[in-house]
Amino acid sequence: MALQTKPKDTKQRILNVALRLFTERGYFNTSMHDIQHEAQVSIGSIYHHFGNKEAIAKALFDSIEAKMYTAITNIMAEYSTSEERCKAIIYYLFEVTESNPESMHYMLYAKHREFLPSEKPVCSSRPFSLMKEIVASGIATGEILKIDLNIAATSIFGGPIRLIFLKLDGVLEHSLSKYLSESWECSWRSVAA
Amino acid sequence: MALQTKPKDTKQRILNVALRLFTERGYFNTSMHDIQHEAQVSIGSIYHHFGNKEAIAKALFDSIEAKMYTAITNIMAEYSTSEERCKAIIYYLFEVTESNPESMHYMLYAKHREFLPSEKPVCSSRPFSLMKEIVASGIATGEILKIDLNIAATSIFGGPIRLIFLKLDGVLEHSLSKYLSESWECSWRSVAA
DNA sequence: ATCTATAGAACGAACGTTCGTTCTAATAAA
DNA sequence: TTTATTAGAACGAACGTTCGTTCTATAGAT
Repeated sequence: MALQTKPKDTKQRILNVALRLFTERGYFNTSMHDIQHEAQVSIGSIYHHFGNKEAIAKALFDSIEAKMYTAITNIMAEYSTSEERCKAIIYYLFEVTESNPESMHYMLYAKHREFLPSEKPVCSSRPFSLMKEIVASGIATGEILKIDLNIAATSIFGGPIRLIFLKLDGVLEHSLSKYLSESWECSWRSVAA
Repeated sequence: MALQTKPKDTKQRILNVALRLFTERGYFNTSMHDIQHEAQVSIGSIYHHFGNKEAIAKALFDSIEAKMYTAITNIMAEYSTSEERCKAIIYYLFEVTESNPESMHYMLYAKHREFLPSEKPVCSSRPFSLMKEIVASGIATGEILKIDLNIAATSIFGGPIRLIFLKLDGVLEHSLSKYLSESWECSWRSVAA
């Protein structure tokens, strides 16, 4: 062996390169030949592992969504109040944006439905549904004002998410961690009972 | 005459169809032949008026951006406090989302930079800069808490903008006007001094 | 009123290129 | 030997665009 890389490496290398190119240039501005060239694998190899271009995008989406879902599930296990849970989620989102901006860009910013026609809008994905549930239970327990659920959820997460967009657009001067506590105070003040 | 349509009609018909298709399917899923077919004009005619596909997208962007810019300028002339101005802007954004969702979708949701490489990110466009200015002056006068400008701006507009996204994704059950006052109260509460 | 000239709007077949995908052969692993 | 993986040339559909032409409306000349 020694000469041949393991299949897992190949597959992962393809995914890594695809994620980078999809977020840098967009799905439609990235060709299979671009991926082949940058990942240093053959066209045949890519099609052997993924079948078609859309499947690469789908695999990326599923993997990132699953990671987010797990993270939020863990947060729900660790904290009990809506306040703690929401704050921990925002911290997590900020942290991923800093450490792995491509993942966040792909999950939050990309317009999947243009290249993954069967995918639901992001706001209906599993991680986002969890976030909505957390807010709903906060309203039920009286932690959060008795207002419309969609308004409460967007009030809490809308600001931080826009900050993430600013960061991904390269408009923010500091790292997101510097903005965390002040942004969170605004978010919570907007809905706290 | 009477038999030949005016050039203005043709140009506008092309723009109308392009805006609809670009928002329905996305820029890259829309071919010039699609536009030609739906607008009932010839390929040659489209190229006579616009030169290339990108120029259609650019014309749409410039026109919608100009309309938003004018609207916000008018709001600034009509109101003097940041509170009134911000609320009026959100009302305007909600109203356009209801009456002309394609415009709002194209301005706020589309990823222009993938098909208009020379365009700045939306958050740096002229209407958004005006919104930031309004918030900045609110901080200066003491109307708004003395917090980071980016945090203040995203706290005020982040929630409503996410509500707009929900509406454009077809997730909201009611018209945006029903959410206006409650959403605004949350926004303002989050930053009011 | 009639004819001629000009501008530019509209037309659509055809072109060259790019892209996603397929196919066959070769290589490594079991 | 059999199976899994890699290789990259080749394919064909679809795309954005070009270009030679026709059509229409108007302006000037007669």
